[in-house]
Amino acid sequence: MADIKSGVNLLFLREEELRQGIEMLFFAYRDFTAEPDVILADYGFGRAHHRVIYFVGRSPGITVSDLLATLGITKQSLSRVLSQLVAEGFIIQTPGLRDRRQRLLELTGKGVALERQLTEEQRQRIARAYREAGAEAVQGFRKVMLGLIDEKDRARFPQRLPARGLPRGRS
Amino acid sequence: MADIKSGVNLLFLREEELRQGIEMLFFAYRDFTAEPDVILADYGFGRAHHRVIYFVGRSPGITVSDLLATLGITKQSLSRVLSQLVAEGFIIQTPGLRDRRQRLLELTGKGVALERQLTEEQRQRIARAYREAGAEAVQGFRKVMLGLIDEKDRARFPQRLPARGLPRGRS
DNA sequence: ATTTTATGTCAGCCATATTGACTTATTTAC
DNA sequence: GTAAATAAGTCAATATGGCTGACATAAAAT
Repeated sequence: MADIKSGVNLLFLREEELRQGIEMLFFAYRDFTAEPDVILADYGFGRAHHRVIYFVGRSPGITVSDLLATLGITKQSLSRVLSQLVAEGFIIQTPGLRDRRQRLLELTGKGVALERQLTEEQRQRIARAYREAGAEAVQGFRKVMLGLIDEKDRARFPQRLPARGLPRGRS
Repeated sequence: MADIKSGVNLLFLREEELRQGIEMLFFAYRDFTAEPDVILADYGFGRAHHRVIYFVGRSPGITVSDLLATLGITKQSLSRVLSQLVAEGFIIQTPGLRDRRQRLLELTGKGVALERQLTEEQRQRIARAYREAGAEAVQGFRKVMLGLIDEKDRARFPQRLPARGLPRGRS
């Protein structure tokens, strides 16, 4: 029992714990994003399309700039995906009222339906994990996850109710 | 106060909570993987190289099959990356003793050094998040993350000490 | 009137993944 | 001992989703 509390052993436990953390993130993200791929393939879409649909659905009326900031990609990368989604009637663009340079993005009915379909499995996966882990564990999960996220992005996760009406960002 | 406990409101809270879960996973993974990219670029490597180096470092002597299963990619995809890492002296292959068809993978000294450098920031990020959240939150985090991971991969995360010597998998 | 901003587009490049077909050693099974 | 299965590798073609750089247009801000 002496060595169990030894420094070396503590270091080993810590190293193992941290590595498991790294790997849990890898596998959770991998398994989590794998599910919608089948559905996306039916539409000739990829994960990039899902992300766009997701975040437009999340913040209806979001500007292109804000969407770019959220996704963390260049406008050229977004362009290909977004044009497709607009062309195929999943997203509509309407000029901003205050600033007519903006093209505010919204899901169409078709877009909402696809978003639902794509995200449903993921929602269920999270719901199941939350349910099985219990409320207290979920609080711990949130706490650690927020610590992992860059400080600049933490404002996206209000403790309780988010402000309604205006989506996040400058818009 | 009446509507706070109403069914609609509960559903909204639940929907919001689940969506935040989805998004936390997205941002955490994004921010988490962004850091090593700078270092990788110096070597002309990408994230795929990091993953290979990481898991070979994690399970020295791992077989190509096991590595493929862990990464969840095809051998053709692995091939390019792995050949590069072998050619540039970050990984060595040695024939398996029991089964000489196998090419067991190990990091060289150079490989270990790079793995350290690449993973160090990630380790620190996790360590900080764990430290700030506290032991109880970490337990909750683990619980939820394991629930998110496909059942088949959960065996990779033993509650306490992993078996020493032989790495996981059939090997 | 000039500059800045929001958005879009063209062109080319790179990394990483895929499928399919085929090869070479080696081990396992009959 | 021969046949079948397995571990690993390779060649070729393709798709996806990023990137940079350069340039265009309209609207807002100075």
